[in-house]
Amino acid sequence: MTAATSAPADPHGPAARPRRRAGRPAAAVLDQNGITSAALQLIGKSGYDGFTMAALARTLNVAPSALYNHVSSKRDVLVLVQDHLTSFVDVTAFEAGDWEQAVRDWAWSYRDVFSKHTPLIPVIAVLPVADAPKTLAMYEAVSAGFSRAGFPQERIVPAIVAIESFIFGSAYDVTAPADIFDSGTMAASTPHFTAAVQRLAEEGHEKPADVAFRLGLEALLAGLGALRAA
Amino acid sequence: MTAATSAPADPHGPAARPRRRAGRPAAAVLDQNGITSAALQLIGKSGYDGFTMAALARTLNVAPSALYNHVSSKRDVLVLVQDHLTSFVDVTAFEAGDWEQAVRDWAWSYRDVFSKHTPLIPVIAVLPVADAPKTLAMYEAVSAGFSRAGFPQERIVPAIVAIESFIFGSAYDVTAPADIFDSGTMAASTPHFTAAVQRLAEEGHEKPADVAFRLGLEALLAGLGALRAA
DNA sequence: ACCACTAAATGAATGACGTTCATTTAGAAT
DNA sequence: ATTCTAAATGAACGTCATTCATTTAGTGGT
Repeated sequence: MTAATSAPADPHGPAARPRRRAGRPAAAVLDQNGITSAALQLIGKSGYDGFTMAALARTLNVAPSALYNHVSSKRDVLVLVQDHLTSFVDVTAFEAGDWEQAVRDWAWSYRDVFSKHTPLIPVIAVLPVADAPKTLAMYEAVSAGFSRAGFPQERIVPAIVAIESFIFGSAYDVTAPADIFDSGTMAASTPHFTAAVQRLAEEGHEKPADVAFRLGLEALLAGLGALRAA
Repeated sequence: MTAATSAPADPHGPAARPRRRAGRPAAAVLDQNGITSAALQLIGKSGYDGFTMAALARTLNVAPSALYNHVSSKRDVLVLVQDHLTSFVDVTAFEAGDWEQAVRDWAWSYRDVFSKHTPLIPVIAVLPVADAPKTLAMYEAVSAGFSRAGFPQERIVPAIVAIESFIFGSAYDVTAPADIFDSGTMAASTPHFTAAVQRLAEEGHEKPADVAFRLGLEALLAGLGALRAA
């Protein structure tokens, strides 16, 4: 309110805001944890389209500009969300024995988590691990499992990156429309492809994205597993 | 030829086919081909950040609103660009003999094309093939190669999807910063991962993204190749 | 108790950007 | 000559992320 310069009052704010009042250096209304979980909740409710800085601020009962005291950009919030989500990825099987099964469990849960958050993939894929501590912790658990399974040191990171790349691509695939391979009017000019699509549709009762993911993952497991020391 | 995405106008009935309608002005300053190549040029010069509808219109000496007579949204333009780029992907090796080498050539060129256009990946990954004729043509060539190589029909599409998912993820990887795996201050708490990263850096002279891509692709080739009929 | 310091919140302003719309323009068809 | 219509125009609009001057209220030092 421009004219309020001389009006010290406004004792209750616009609409009896909860007792949370403004600014002090110590205990804050806002912090990165609060922002992260509010963001996650908002995304769950409104999707990534409804996820705006203004909407996020509203769920926190705060002005949009207040967010910028705790994050430097919207991308920053996405990074926080991404790192938080990574803690839902299951790496427990790497502590136990079987490498193949551990990778399977990890890969499926990783894909399942991020198939609901594909807008984060461009962020994750190029994010320095130092900016995402939980993600780094995941890499540590996975690396340890690969090491224990007899992988040569210099192949561990490339193998993980390869599997991860497959996972990211596959996460998109989960969100594809069911009729994505419908050739429509051009079916006649693409006989091999059209036949293959048709055949798949006849055979499969499982979701196509799952069939492709299983096929690729098992192929990767077989191919990469051969690198392990006997 | 490239009757791409959505028809611009079609103010009459649903099935109003390419039927001749009454008078139309001849001086078509703009069309989808022109828009596509201008877009590609603009993206090459200014990147995807500089790629705005206003900038695109400017390179075409046209008002931004004029674009909407030929495309229905910015996403539409991206679809046109994506389909055009797909024609740069090399599928020629599928006509010749060796399946493994054909997939190798295809996959590397596919990755190389789209690693410079990662903002298109979320678009490609969920785009119905009917909206992208050149992409459909690529699938036909690849499917034919898989079929000729002895793949069982119902595995062809899942295998292609799996490889493609790997390619999309790997395309992002190409654009990752060189220090993406630098654990920074947390190196001490992630010994296995840090050691693996270090070891890779010592060994490798090739670009890390290329090492990972080759490793994953060869694993996929080995694993998927086993599906072929003997 | 006072005071200076400063983190945190506010609300208004800014500048992009995608997109819409009423209107105009100019070939083509009758 | 008149009519029809796709295509172009320029001025909006609404939505965002982000910035900035200003205000507020704990904290630590004296």
